[in-house]
Amino acid sequence: MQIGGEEKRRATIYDIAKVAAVSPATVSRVLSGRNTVAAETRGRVIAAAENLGYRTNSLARSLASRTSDIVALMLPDITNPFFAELVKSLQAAAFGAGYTTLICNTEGDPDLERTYLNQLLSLQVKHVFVIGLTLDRDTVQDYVAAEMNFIALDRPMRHATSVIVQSDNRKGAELAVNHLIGLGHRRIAHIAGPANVALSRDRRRGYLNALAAAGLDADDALIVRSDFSELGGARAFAELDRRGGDFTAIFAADDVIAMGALSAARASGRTVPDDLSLVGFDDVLPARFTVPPLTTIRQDAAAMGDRAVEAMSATETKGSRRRRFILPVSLVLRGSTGPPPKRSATC
Amino acid sequence: MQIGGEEKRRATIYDIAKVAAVSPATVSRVLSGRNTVAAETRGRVIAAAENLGYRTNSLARSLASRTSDIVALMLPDITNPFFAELVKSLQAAAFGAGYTTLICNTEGDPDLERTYLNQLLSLQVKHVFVIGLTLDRDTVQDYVAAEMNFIALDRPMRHATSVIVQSDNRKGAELAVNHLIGLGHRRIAHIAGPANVALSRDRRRGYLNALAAAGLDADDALIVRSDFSELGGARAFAELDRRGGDFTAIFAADDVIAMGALSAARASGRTVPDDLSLVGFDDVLPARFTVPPLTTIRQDAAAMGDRAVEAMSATETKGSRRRRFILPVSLVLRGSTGPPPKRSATC
DNA sequence: TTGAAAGCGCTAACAA
DNA sequence: TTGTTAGCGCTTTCAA
Repeated sequence: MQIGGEEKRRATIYDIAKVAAVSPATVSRVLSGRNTVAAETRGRVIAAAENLGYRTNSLARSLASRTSDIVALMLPDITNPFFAELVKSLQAAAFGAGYTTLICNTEGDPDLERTYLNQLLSLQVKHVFVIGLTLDRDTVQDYVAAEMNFIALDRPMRHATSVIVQSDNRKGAELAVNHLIGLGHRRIAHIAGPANVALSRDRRRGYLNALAAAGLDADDALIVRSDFSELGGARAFAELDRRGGDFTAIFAADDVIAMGALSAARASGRTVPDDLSLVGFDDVLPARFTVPPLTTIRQDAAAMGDRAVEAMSATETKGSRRRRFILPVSLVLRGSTGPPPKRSATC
Repeated sequence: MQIGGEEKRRATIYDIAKVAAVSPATVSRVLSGRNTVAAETRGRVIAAAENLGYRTNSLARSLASRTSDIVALMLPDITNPFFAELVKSLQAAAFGAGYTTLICNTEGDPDLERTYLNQLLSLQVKHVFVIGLTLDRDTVQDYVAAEMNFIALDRPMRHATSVIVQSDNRKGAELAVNHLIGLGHRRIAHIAGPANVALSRDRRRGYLNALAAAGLDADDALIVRSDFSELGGARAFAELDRRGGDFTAIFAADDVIAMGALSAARASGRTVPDDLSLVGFDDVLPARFTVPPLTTIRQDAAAMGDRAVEAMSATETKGSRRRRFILPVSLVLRGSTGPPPKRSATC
């Protein structure tokens, strides 16, 4: 196979046109898959293209057609395993739909977000998948006005209307806490996610709902905040411990937090699940390999990617569509949960 | 701030030229930062550009100039935490040098690699950072002939000459194993990485070197292979166990493998580090939060990204340069290693 | 079904 | 220091 190196210059549609004895316009028609070309002509063009080792210049195509087959995914933290899985699934789905996905890691920094968005705009990128933009409403609206199409994943965009694909976070939290309550736990702590992320609120709400439904009182002393990191989880556990430690179970806002809490719990001398039960959220791969493996709420990253790409294609074809896709979640039972220790069990 | 939405059409350099009463060429000169323009003219152009809410069309620029400020990073598995950290550091370094980084997750699939490479070629992307391509030599050479510049990260490209930036893997393995030997271990197992990845060989070599230097015999029964995943690590431990389990320590080819092995070891009833010591490689963030925290060899992902971008810039300015950058590694002591259990210590 | 011709928005000689 | 003139490689009317 030759890729176009030997010759100084890469073959263009003009070269093909010459060889196939047709006009460049016809070559363009064949190559971009329009069906308005005679089968015989099309055959000649395709043969010529192959002989010449032709390869489309996407730049020129996008410039002339004002379209782009690049889409982007902006996310705050590529090292979060759930996002990494989401990247994978989205990239695969987009690829299947003929798009190449540009990944932009923003660190939750609005300046970086703006810079990336500007870059994307100048690349004529139309569709941007977003996991929790921190940019203010007005700025986002400017990009929308410039005809960018945003598709929110996992978390809605603050103050902006866009398609959103997310899991049923409240329900997931309820499943988690109901599971703990079912095991006999009465003092259940919650390590919540950052206040500025909507899903933190949803999961916290689910936690409170489940407690209320079981007739248990919520206790603010049993709720602490953390960012979505192991370190955050470890610190949050320490804080909980400092406040008295009167709890037999923890529902953490995500698996990474849970892993950090698990580590800190162990360091403080507790055994999981004998002294303390722990439930996470996401079901990321590493959560299967903690000691003990983590009981958690499964989010379907693959479905999220698929749904998001479908939503994008839908806006392509027929303008606006369904704005909200809520994906189901499920409880995954593993080793980090069990009945509360006898001595502190309350009935 | 207006981004160009209000007007139907985005402002071009022609619009600016009209407003600033200069030629489009001069506008181009100003906007692309060439210094051959009078200060007064430049001022007028910049003012006009700002008024019009101008934004560069990178597509047109790349098409005309045959350059691109997009670079790509191809890697086999974005969910590997070490790669995720590398993505972060490379992206930051490239961004600092004025480039936007396209991340391509290949799953180690040669077809996907080829597809991505073709896409990149048609985007006029010149520099591609690569973590372990699986494509065959001839195909890679085709891309090189098409003037792609490859920069290998972490692992050399098979059969291809390119700049390579990697850690001192052999040395790292020696540090790890020497540490275990220093603690008194004599039967040290090794979970090696995949055979087709060069750094697996380097780390294995370091393991063997360290044993030999200490006058210890290597034992093939104590070496098993795994891919770089938790599941692989868990299976490898099971295999080691099945073979008799006559070892007091394990040196794993990376942290993810170590985490899997840790999980399996625990499931088999062993306590780390009392019954078994464990050393990983990479020093990824989650390795700090295992129970116990993982003793490991630290690779400097940030330095790797920086060096890689420097190497890229060097080829930009003055053709070929240093071909090999070897980064130092260091031993990070944490809780997963200790002296061998009394009953099986051999002296 | 096909071709001619005019761009898409920018850069890059070459002159002036 | 600045302007003129061709393109870069493709798409897209409009005619034929």
